[in-house]
Amino acid sequence: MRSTSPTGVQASSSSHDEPSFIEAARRAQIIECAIEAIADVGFARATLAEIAKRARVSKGVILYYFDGKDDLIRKVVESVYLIAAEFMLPRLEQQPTVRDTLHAYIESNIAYMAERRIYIIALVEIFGGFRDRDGVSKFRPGGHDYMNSHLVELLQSGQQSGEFRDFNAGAMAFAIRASIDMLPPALANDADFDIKGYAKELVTVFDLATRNQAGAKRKKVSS
Amino acid sequence: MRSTSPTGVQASSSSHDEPSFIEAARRAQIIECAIEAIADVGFARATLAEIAKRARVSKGVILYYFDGKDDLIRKVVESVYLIAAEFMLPRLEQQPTVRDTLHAYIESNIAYMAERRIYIIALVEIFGGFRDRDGVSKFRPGGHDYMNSHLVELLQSGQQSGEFRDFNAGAMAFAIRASIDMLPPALANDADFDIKGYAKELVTVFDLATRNQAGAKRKKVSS
DNA sequence: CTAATATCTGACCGTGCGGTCAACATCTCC
DNA sequence: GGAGATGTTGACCGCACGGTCAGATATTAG
Repeated sequence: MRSTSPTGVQASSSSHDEPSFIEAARRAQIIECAIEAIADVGFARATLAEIAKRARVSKGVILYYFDGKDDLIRKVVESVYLIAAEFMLPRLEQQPTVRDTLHAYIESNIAYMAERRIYIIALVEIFGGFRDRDGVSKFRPGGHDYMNSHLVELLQSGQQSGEFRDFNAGAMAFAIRASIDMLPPALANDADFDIKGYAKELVTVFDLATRNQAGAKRKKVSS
Repeated sequence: MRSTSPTGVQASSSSHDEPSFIEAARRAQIIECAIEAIADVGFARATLAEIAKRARVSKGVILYYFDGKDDLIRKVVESVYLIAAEFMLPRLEQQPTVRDTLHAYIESNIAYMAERRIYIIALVEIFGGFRDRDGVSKFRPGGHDYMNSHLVELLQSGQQSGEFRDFNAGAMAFAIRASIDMLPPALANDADFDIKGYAKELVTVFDLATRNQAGAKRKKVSS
C-alpha cells in the first residue's frame, strides 16, 4: 500500500502515487463484497470475516487497504451515493416544470432502488446499525440531509411558481422521503412487492397533495 | 420463579400460579429499564449488563425472570404494542365517517409517539437491530403487518362508501405508515422537530390524496 | 539473479457479549 | 425457629468480534 510509504517513488506505471491496478481492483472488490454482505446478512452480522470470505481473501487484506471497519463502511456509503447521483441527476435536469421534476424525482429514486436493490438495502442497514462508540450518534454524512434540503428547495420553487399550493415544505419533503425510504425494508422482506405500481401511486398521491387547486378557477384563498 | 417448579403448589397469596408481587414488579421494572436503555444507547449497546445497571440489579436477575435476551425483547415489544392499542383504539371508534377515522388514525398515532417518545424509539431500534441467527429474518411479530392490514381495510371501506377515490389501497397504506414510521428517528435526532405541525400537514396531505374529487361536480370519470 | 517492494496469510490478542452456576439472602408459612 | 420456596449475587465460561503482527509469497526493477 502507498499510504505510509516513506518515498514517493514506487510503482512503475506512473511517477506519482496513483493507486496500482491491484489496489484499485481490490478496493472496488472489497467494497462490492461489503455491500453484498451487509444487504444479505444485515449490518450486525456483516463482520470483517464475512466480507473477507465473500472476497476470497483473508481478513488482513481488508485492514491492509482500509483503516479499519469504520473506514470501509464510509467508503461504501460514498460509493453508493456517487452511483445514485449519477443515476438520478440527469433525469431531473431535463424536466420542463417543477411538477414534472417532482414526478421524475420520485420515479427515478424508486427506479434506482429497483435497479440497485442491494445498494439501497445496504445503505439502510448502515444508517440503522452504524453507531459510534457513544450513544445515538449515527452516520448520515450530510447525505440524507442533503437529499432532504434539495427536495425542500424543489418544493419551495414550485410554490413560488404557483404550481404548488401553500403547504409546509419541510413536512411535505419529509413525507415524500419517508414514503420512498421505507421501501428497501419492504423489498428485502417481500420479493413480490409491486414496486412499479407503488411508484405510480406515489406520484399520484403527491401530485394531488401538492398541486394548487384541482381544475378549479379561484387562484388564491383570501383568508 | 414459577416456570419450572415441579409442583403446582407454592406461594401463599393464591392457590394457582399467579405471579408474586415481587415477580410482577421486577418484570415491569426490567421491561421499563430495557426500553429506556434501548432508546438511550441504541439496540446494539443495550446489553444485559447495561439494562441490569439501570435496574440496579445484577445481570442474573434478568435471566431469572426472562428466558434470555430474546424473550425480554419480545416482552418489550408486546408491552409497547399493548399500550399503543389502549391509546389509539378509543380515539378511532368514535369517529362518524371513514375520512374522520383516517384523520384520527394519523393524529392519534403521532400523538402517541409524542407522548411515549422513548417507547417508539425503542421499537424502531428493535425492528432495525434485532436479527435472528440467520440472515435477514427480523422480528415484526405480526405487529406491523397487523397495523398495516387494519389500515388497508379502513381505506377500502372508505372507497366502498364513496368517500375515497379509486387508489391502490395497499400502496396508500404503505405511504401513510411510512410517513408516520419515519418520525421516531427524526425525533431522536432533532429535539426541535415540529411534531404537531407535521401531524397537521400529514392529515391534509392524505386527505387531498384520498378524497373522491375535490369540490367538483362530476361523480365518476368515464375513461 | 537479486534485492526491494507490494501483497497476502494465519495465528494470535484483548474485549465484551449472552448465558450458567453455586452459593448466599430473604421471605413465608406452620 | 426452621424448612423450603423465592429472590439475588458475582465469579466464571465460551464465543465472536475488530484488530495486530511476523513472516510467507508474489511482483517488479535493475
